[in-house]
Amino acid sequence: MKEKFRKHIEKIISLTDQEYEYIYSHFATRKINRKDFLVERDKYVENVYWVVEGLFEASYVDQNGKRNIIQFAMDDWWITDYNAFFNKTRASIDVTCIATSTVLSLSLSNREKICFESHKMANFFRIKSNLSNVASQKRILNLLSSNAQERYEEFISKYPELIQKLSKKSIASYLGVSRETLSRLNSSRK
Amino acid sequence: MKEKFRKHIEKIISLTDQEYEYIYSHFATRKINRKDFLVERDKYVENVYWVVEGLFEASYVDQNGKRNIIQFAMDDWWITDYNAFFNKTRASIDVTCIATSTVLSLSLSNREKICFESHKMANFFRIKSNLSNVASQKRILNLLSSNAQERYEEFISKYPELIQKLSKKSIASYLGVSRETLSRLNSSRK
DNA sequence: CGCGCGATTGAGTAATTTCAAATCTAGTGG
DNA sequence: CCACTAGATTTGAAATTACTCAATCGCGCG
Repeated sequence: MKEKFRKHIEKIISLTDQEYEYIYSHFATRKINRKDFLVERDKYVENVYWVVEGLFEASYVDQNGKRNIIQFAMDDWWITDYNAFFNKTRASIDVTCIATSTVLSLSLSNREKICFESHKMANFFRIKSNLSNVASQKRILNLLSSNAQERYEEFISKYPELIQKLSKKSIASYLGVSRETLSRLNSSRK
Repeated sequence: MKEKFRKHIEKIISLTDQEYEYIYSHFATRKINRKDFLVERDKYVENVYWVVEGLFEASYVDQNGKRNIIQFAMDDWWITDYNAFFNKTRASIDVTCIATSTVLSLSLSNREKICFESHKMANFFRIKSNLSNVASQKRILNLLSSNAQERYEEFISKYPELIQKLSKKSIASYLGVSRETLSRLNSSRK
């Protein structure tokens, strides 16, 4: 796990053993069970999490009471309610565990500490944030320009491993279609 | 303009006069006319821009040849093709000037320079990037959970000043509906 | 075995798109 | 200054897409 995380960071910046040891010491390991919350609506968000292994979904309940899935997080992804985390406010979303998972957690103060002490890590997070923006932009574009069928097909080709692990209901919500519609897409595909 | 930009930055961090002078010296002023490109598809993206005054739209032409508007940028907003800018690749989007505009431009090397030299500015950009992520997430949620009518109403209440300045066509594209549908929403609203 | 939940299917309905035509509008050249 | 044109907007009608509600199916678990 320690090595896996190092690889993750070193995809973007490189660190000496000593630097890495120091950085790693600011993270805590946590095991999460299915149906538990990593982030829970209306509660404060102490940490940002890196998923060692497992699966989560971030969802938001809208004004009509409908739960919409904003994002999934699997091995090697970061997740939290960033808005609440950075602003020290209460979460507006839930992050729910879908399959038994292990995460590394980083508190806001530790995050600021290592960013302040290490230009490299500040850079790492900056680049990650930029990548995340680019990914969001792509998702927006996808929602704007593709219909249910196309969105589903793109999802399948982009995240083949998730198809197995997620319920159809979750996938439908992530894609912004009803369960029934998704089901019909499934059968007309082949 | 110089003062306006300072205010923009100081909404997030505070700077001494000296610090600000130094930072400001890394920006260049540019005037843009209607229909000109700030960023053009397939070209390299040298700068990120802060809009002093004016109006732009960022758009992407999808596989079906349909132009989708990803984002608008008005006074006090930043805009560029971030993906291309950070990765020094060619733009995949166009950023088009809608109304005579003035922008401040910052090159990637200058951006890196001031981030490296000033923790405060690195912080500023980091926070901006986070805010941008949060905004994208909200837009995704809005696209997932609201219908055309609701999206349009939210747009009106969020950006009342843009309603005047933009074509209906652009607004429709931004909201992910056809021009005709938007037109009909308009009349049923009263 | 039977319950409960997720997934599928059917039928009818609502929302949105598409295509076509009619208006309206701003900018251009004479 | 006016006529003209290209583009933008609106409107109508039909077609398509996706949703809702209801019923059924399939399957794992107690």
